[in-house]
Amino acid sequence: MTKRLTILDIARLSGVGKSTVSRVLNQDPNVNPQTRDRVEAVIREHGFEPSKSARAMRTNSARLVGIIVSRLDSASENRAVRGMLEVLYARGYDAMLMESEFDPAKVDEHLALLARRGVDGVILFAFSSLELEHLRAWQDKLILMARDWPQISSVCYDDQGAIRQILEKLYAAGRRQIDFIGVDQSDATTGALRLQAYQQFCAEHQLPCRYLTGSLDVQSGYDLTAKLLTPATDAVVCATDTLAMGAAKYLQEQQRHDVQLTGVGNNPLLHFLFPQVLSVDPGYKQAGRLAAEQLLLQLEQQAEPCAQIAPSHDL
Amino acid sequence: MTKRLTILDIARLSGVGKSTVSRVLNQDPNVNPQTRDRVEAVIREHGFEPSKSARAMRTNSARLVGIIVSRLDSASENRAVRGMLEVLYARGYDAMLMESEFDPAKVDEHLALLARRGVDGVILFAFSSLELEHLRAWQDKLILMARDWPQISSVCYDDQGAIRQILEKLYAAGRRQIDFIGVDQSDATTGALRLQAYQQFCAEHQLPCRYLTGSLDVQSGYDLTAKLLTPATDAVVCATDTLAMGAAKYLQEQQRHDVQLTGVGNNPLLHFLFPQVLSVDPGYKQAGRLAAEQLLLQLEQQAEPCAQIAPSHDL
DNA sequence: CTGTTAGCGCATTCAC
DNA sequence: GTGAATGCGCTAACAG
Repeated sequence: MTKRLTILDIARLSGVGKSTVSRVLNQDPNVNPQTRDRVEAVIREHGFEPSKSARAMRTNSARLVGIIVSRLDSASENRAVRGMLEVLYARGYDAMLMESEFDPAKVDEHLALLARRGVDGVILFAFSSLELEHLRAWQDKLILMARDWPQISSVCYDDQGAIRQILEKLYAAGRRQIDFIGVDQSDATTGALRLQAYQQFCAEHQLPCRYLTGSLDVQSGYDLTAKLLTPATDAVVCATDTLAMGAAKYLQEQQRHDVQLTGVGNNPLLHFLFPQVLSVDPGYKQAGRLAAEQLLLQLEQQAEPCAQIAPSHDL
Repeated sequence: MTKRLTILDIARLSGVGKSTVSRVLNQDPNVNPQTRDRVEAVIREHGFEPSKSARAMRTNSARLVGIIVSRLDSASENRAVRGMLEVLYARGYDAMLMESEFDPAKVDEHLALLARRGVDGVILFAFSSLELEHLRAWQDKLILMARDWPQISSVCYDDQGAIRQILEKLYAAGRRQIDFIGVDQSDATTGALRLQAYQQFCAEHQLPCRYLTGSLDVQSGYDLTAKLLTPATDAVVCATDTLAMGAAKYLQEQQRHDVQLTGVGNNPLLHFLFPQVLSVDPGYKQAGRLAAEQLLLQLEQQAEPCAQIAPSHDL
């Protein structure tokens, strides 16, 4: 790797002007098939890769989008990210993946960095302590995951649908004392929405409504279940698979095989360890795809910003 | 966000030439403190962010390094990545995170993409089916994680040390029939090295040597344990925490509370679900830091390429 | 269909 | 200590 080749080198090597090489690179139809073949041959032969920096500078678009997840090892966000990458790559965009670790300050740092890199847009996974106010600057080039906010496009999972689907199954199976373990309502979607779906279902079906909320780690699932469970409980619905993992451990210790446990996420590990736990996928991957598509639409001015997308998942 | 400001705008706004602004940006000491202050004020006031693309093009260095992990949700690689980011960010580099999903073809795609982006270097987490031969092109700008290869710098975890440490504890606790669950030896480090450490310890201490290897998912841990376990077994050493998770499930089902199980990785989830399992951290995060440091050293020509680093972990 | 030209935003000479 | 000029590799007019 002595000195990277440039478009000019390729031009000389194939006996054409650099704009022709540029045209070949950009799939411009106005190129003689013969010359195109020749140029492409030279490009392959020398393994030439056009410089994105130069292109970015010229076109004022880096063909890059930032994705800020809360945690890289979150199973659910991971699925969404895979969906995003699928569509981004397909459309010729690259992604810069970053981790906020639920820290608003890190989000700001990352956004600044992404700005310097000249990203075309950003997809941000929301979390409760996130200050959404000063995201205004990004407005039409930002998609918020799992949280609605005025003026900003967002994609939410089908929180309510997932919970409802689970509850219907439990109800059909004859369960009548169904408790709920959730996360604090400061979390608008995973917290408030899923709890709300539970409460609503209970009201509709005249079921007793018993629940507790806390943080979203396994320990919390364990602790809350320990607090909430009664001898009469015949099902425990958890807002996430992580909580369900903790709850499962408690139920196992207590030998409460009579209690049907459920989660949200279709986490493979949960399924392996506790196969009896019922879990649904609220369409994480699909949500990721939608988010990326919406972002690209906005960037290409085909769509107004500020769509609030809440896909309903297919069973 | 109308039109991004440029260095020239800042120059005009603060009544200086653009080269002075550039000097301020690059901490050039040859700048009158007064002017510096003035320029910096204007920069802050307008939230100006210099364009990385332009800078990259001019300096022929994007201050960017690619990191290709096998899976984003791998707990161990995650820890290493955090270590890398720590040093990269501190030195003013950004990172582009990508996922190979154990697919050599994806690695090639990602490398091509990184080349176009003009990355300064790449850190690549190795896996068994990876074809290392054509990595030669990257040679001195590449660090390989968890695998040695001639001519290429690498950072390995302390595979043998971790296994040995575990075995010493078990031995000290009076365990004498210690079985081993590993991964195929096609995996040079997690596979071959860890098994080898086990075999060596057995030989040294005249212990029976019983082991099986397979893939590195939980199911494999479960299956292999089922095959390997005998009534006489009093400990099972697993090459990774993932395997240990599967093994733990089997032991639990069989009520084999007499068997001491161990893993490698210090995975928090494993510790929560099966607190009795003993696990050590082979220094993932530290390995990540070392990898990043070595890469930067090479990039800045301070060090020859091809260092083979194998840190020993501190208890 | 193709070559020539002119910048994109910045760092880096070289004058002053 | 500072400003003016040059070019990094590329795309997008504009001519031919």
